[in-house]
Amino acid sequence: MPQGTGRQRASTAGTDVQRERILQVATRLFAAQGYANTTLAQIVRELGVTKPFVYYYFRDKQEIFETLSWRPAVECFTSLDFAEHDPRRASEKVMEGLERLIRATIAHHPAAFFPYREPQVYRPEYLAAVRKLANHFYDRLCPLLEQARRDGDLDFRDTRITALAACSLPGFLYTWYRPDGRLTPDALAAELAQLASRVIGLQQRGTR
Amino acid sequence: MPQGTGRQRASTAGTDVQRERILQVATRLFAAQGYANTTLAQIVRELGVTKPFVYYYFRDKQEIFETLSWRPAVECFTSLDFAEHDPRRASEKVMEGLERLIRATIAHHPAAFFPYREPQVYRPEYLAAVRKLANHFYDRLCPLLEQARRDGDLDFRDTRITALAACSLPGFLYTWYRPDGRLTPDALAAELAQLASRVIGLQQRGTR
DNA sequence: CAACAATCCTACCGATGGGTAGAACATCGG
DNA sequence: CCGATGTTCTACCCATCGGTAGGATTGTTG
Repeated sequence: MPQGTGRQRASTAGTDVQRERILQVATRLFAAQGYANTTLAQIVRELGVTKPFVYYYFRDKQEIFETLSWRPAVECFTSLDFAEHDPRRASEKVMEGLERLIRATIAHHPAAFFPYREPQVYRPEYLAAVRKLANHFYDRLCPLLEQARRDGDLDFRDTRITALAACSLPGFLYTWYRPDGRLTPDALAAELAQLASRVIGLQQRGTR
Repeated sequence: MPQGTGRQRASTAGTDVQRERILQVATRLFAAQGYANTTLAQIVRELGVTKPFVYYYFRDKQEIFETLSWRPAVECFTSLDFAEHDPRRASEKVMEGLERLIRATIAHHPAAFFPYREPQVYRPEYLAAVRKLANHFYDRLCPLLEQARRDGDLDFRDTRITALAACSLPGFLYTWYRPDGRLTPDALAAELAQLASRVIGLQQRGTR
């Protein structure tokens, strides 16, 4: 499991703080300039330290990028993990999952979609792990969608295309979301969730 | 207007062919590996030529990337250009525009969304030109959406979010579209167009 | 205070890769 | 056949940048 959970160094309290500082600065620079255009010199300059400082906490530049990409990926792709015997309707689970995905994407902006923008940067093993996470997500979403359709709560034609289309709304966020934008994160998430519900053909029952 | 229309060299018939060859190979490599990870050495090796060959037709690596990005961007962002006095309903225009956008995105895959993936690569002037194109598109889409809503053909809340959400479907394509996928380009475009129509709240009138 | 480990620095290296100088070759009009 | 223009090559340069060796500094423990 590529970085993030497993400490590779016996960690005192302070080292984690330093790692986080590095990750935060690096995230901002990578987001603004891309991986290749961001030099270690820039990162250490912003931090007010030197290269060996960074290389004390990370093996290489790639490890920094993989580390800061991992948490958002996990957060996003576990949005459909529910308790073993959750009694709710499939459609409710789908909608909660999508809303969680949307919120996680916004919360982790701009790091949430690094793997989509610059997949070439990662090691193959890392990419494989991300893909496994993504599959974990889609392999839950598709059956839930179909169950909800059988329940008469959703209406759509092609399951896989519908699933991908619904996830496109958060997925495309990185091109236009601005934290200082017109809507608050909460309001934006609510709007997008409502639009996602239309993509999957949520049927209004009772009140409207 | 950044490259593509204006010849900067008196062009015989052959030079354009060579330029196209270079652009085609470069597009494939850039798509697979990203801009920075693709070296000139790779490009010329695949072409069976040498570096000065490429530099005879392009000023530098950046110009190659900008040139091959330009045509898809124009194609996509002019999807809402209609004849001066098109008599159709706004909702019809919106739907045709979205379908054109979807088809253009698929047709120009994978080059269509380079500007979204690696905006840092381009010169500021070029990026400004792309943004102008994008605004040209959104500045047509939003009024059309609102007109169609007044006509009672569409139903949505926030115009701008709805517009962005609808465009997310083609916009996110680059992460999952495969030319050898399950659906034909035509079938895929039809599915996506139908899902986009739900996002903007297209009202079914008459038959269903 | 000695001894050791953890932390962070100065100073440097080496490879990669974009880009070029200048020559060779081809083509074609006259 | 000659010069001029267009096209492509061989051979090379050199800036950038990721990464490192080894030492200084700080803290910590017995």
